[in-house]
Amino acid sequence: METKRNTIQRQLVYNAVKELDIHANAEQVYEHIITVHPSISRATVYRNLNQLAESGELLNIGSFYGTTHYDHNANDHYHFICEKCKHIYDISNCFPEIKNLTQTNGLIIKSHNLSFFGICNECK
Amino acid sequence: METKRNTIQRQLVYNAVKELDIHANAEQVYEHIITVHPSISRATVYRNLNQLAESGELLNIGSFYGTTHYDHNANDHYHFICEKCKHIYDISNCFPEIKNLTQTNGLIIKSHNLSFFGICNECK
DNA sequence: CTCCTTAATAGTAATTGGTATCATTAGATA
DNA sequence: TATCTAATGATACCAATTACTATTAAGGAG
Repeated sequence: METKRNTIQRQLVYNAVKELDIHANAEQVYEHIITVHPSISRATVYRNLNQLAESGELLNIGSFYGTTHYDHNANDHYHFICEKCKHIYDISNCFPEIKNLTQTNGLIIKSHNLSFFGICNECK
Repeated sequence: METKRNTIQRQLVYNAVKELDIHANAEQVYEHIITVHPSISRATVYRNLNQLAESGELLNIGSFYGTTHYDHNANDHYHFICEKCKHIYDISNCFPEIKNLTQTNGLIIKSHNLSFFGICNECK
């Protein structure tokens, strides 16, 4: 009784996010993969990004300026988005009081998303 | 030397977000306004939501499940999004170490966005 | 190893949230 | 009240994402 098939396309999507290491969006993943596997479809990229995020293998770090970005790094860290150049930086600061909040007022917290906005060093 | 005009449309958009009090998105704001001012255009709603968020009168609380949501409450608080019913709840917990972080590694932090995801009381 | 079932893919059409354009309207100042 | 021009309404447009469907290929059974 199988349910999930381990297709090469799914592996390619996962590896692309990992190798690019730029909090890639679907289009960037697609462009990266077609250099080695030209027949892949954009729909397949979107589908697998959704599934990999759903299963926890990748992390959906949010939708900024129109597109959704993904991260392969499961370690605790947050993000800073420069409002000028739109570059996404990692922020290693750890906030244990957020991480340890697993429920409040009857709401079961399964994950959270913390993003900072401002101006980066290069742009100021 | 004038710059910003206080149009009734801008007031309607602001008041709609406030009166709806559901972290409304553009379409919800539009649907609310046309009941009282049927001639308003969606473009005007989008334009004013952007401007009101830019000026700080409203708060862009992020893009979830495809659309951007707005909040009229400027007080410190965060949000919880139920992954099942997609309802957005207020979380009143305050995290001063986040709020007080104004720069790190040369990045100038101007704002931040913290959202929690999980299952709400009604859905579990 | 081969066959068979069906999940997943490729290709593409369709949808949708949001923006750009432009002629027209209506705030604000004099 | 007249004038200036920012803002609107209507609509065309665009980019990100999803839906659809015939075809392909994981992977378990024999």
